[in-house]
Amino acid sequence: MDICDVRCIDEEKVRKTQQSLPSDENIIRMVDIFKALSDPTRLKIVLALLNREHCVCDIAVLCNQSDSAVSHQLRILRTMKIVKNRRQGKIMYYSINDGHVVSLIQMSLDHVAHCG
Amino acid sequence: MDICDVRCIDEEKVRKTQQSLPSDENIIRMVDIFKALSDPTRLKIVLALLNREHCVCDIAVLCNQSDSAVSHQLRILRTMKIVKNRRQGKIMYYSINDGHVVSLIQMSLDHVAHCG
DNA sequence: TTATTTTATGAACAATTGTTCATATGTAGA
DNA sequence: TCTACATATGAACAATTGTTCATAAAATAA
Repeated sequence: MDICDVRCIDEEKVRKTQQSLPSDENIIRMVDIFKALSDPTRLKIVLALLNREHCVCDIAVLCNQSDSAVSHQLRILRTMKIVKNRRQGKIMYYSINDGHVVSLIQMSLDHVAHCG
Repeated sequence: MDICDVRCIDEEKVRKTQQSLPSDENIIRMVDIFKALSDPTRLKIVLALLNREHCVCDIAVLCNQSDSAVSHQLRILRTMKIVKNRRQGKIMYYSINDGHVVSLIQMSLDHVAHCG
């Protein structure tokens, strides 16, 4: 991580770009969102919840995964505030908590549709 | 991956959601985009290139990383067709190749700005 | 209370991903 | 040609991430 021995070709351009960059903290936050969506099971869960809420075991059926595996992934999505849950008796229903993520996913669906 | 012993709470809802889901192939494609953006160095590179093209060693300065490390990450972004490159003598200039990714990143910037 | 159902969690293990270092490639100039 | 410079690549290693299994917790009904 030593910058001193690195030569820079165009210092002016680098300086300008540096000023336009988000803070490291915000870059990490953006990375965290992308990380949350960069696992097939988690993305499938979010896609499933785009339409309607589902309970854990129905999500497990949709994802072809064990209840436990799905529960772990739901916890990650919950921690990221991408999904929320409500309990009804023994059953825990999960749904989307974040509108920005919906737009994000729509955008990537477009991308896949046009460029795939 | 055996579905037979999994009970389903609301079969009708599950069936409807299943029909609305993108194909597994397209889910993988979307995941690949998110994966590409889910490393701080790679995201910073893409953010830097949003404004203007840069050569490898200037990107290395911006990211506080070795030329080699940056080159590896650039290869991943190149494989994903997120960035493109042009050679000018000894210097290789990289720039953004994909408009959808720009929108995707703008969306996540909004998210961080509003909900951070 | 006990048994059953649904979901959650911890810990061990497996798989993926990123980093580093040495070396190779391609370009330009002497 | 030889040398220097900018970038790329392979392989070993380190770190992160996901999966599995056993078990725990919460709610309900008997």
